[in-house]
Amino acid sequence: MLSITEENYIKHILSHSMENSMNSGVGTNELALSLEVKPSSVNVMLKKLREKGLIEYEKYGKIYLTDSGRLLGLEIIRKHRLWETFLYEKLDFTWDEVHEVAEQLEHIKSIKLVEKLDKFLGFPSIDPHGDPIPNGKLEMKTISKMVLTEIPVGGKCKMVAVKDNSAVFLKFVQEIGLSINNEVEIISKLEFDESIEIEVNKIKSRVSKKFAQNICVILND
Amino acid sequence: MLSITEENYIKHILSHSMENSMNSGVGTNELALSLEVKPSSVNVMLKKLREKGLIEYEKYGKIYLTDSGRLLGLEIIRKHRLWETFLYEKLDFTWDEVHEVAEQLEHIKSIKLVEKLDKFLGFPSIDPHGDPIPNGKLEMKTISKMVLTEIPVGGKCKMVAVKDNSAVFLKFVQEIGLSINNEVEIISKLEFDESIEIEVNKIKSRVSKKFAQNICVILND
DNA sequence: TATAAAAGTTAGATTAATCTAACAAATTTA
DNA sequence: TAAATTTGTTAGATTAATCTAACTTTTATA
Repeated sequence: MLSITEENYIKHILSHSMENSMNSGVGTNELALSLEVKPSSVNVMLKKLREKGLIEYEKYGKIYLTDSGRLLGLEIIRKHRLWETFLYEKLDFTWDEVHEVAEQLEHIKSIKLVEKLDKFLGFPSIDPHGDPIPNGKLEMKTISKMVLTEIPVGGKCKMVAVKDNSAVFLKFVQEIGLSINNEVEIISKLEFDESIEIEVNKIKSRVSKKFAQNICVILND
Repeated sequence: MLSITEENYIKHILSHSMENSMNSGVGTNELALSLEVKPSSVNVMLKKLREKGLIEYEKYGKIYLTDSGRLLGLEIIRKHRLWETFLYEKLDFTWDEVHEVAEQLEHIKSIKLVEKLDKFLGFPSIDPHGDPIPNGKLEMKTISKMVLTEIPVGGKCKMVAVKDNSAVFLKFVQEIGLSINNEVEIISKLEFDESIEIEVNKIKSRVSKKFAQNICVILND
């Protein structure tokens, strides 16, 4: 059984490996920075995690998760994202509030709890930030989360999350008929102000660059 | 901000004070026993909690919570019982599974979370064990939880929980029309085998002593 | 390629929470 | 009330996770 601290180290090592697509390993300083501890503390912990068979590295070399380390990390990410979904969908937390609480909830130890929570939420595959949720077998879609500005003209995508929770923003989202899981097509882009014309439910609207940057989408398959 | 360990000490001190109705304080050994640590460890922690103004005691004397200590304890009990209710009602955990998980969930730090969870559950006042849940102002009904065998003939009560989760037990509970929040009246008791005749929704049934001991009720006001 | 900068490591100290072992005070009981 | 038992305390050690400070290795650059 891992301590909360150990789980956080594993989670951060996994996060780094998921960011660098050609997994080149993570370094001590880099880890220390994201964990907000000193490199010397990381060093001590790395020895323990290697001892437990969760990571691999050579002295002065990059750090990699072993298979069992990666599975443990995925389990933590699964819990984190399921709890975020719960907070957002069931308890009406806003997009920006869920992370902090999920950071705590992800460490609750109960296999039954995770499975029952997953079922209660209807086996969601994307969290409120638009990130994929590993399923019960720890398989995870490799969707690329994007914002609306990144979709080319003619592209079709699905809205998965918002990045802003201000009333004025959400009111306009509603006004143009946008909501989670809606199909969005990019009709045209205006070079002058980088505004974008989109179509949602057969209705065309023009939105600003700033607005579009706050809409998270995934490209249609 | 209290550590999880400190919270557990406060919770146990409060539990002891709620058991002894004329609050006579709790002792070091007694606390050590319920916390499953050695008395010397308790001693060290007591000094810290006194320093923080959460408890009062004299050397070799009994331990009492201060007002702020009691409020913190009630907040923890509130969280514990709300989470138990969530697990039981929303995630279909059984009566006997909820406690262990709630022991972890009760330490999640987020005021917003507790209030939103409370609302989501419909502001429940009794948990799945039949114990009262402190409300948002940390006021708690002093209901006396009983089992069905403790109600005298002619008495009316309300079912609040079950103590057994076996399929055979629950099937019979259902068969005689019993469910949470049902009114139950004690019609008669048979001295011979201590069986009890009850009436639920105008329907009379006879139940065994063993059965009745597994039905938690509260007396009607 | 020599040197400076960055990255990684080690040793030793600190803090929170625990333990064991020895001791002291309070309470029970003979 | 004196002895035995229970209860509570203290001192010193241990473990996990952190820190600072000094040091070494690797990498970048002049």
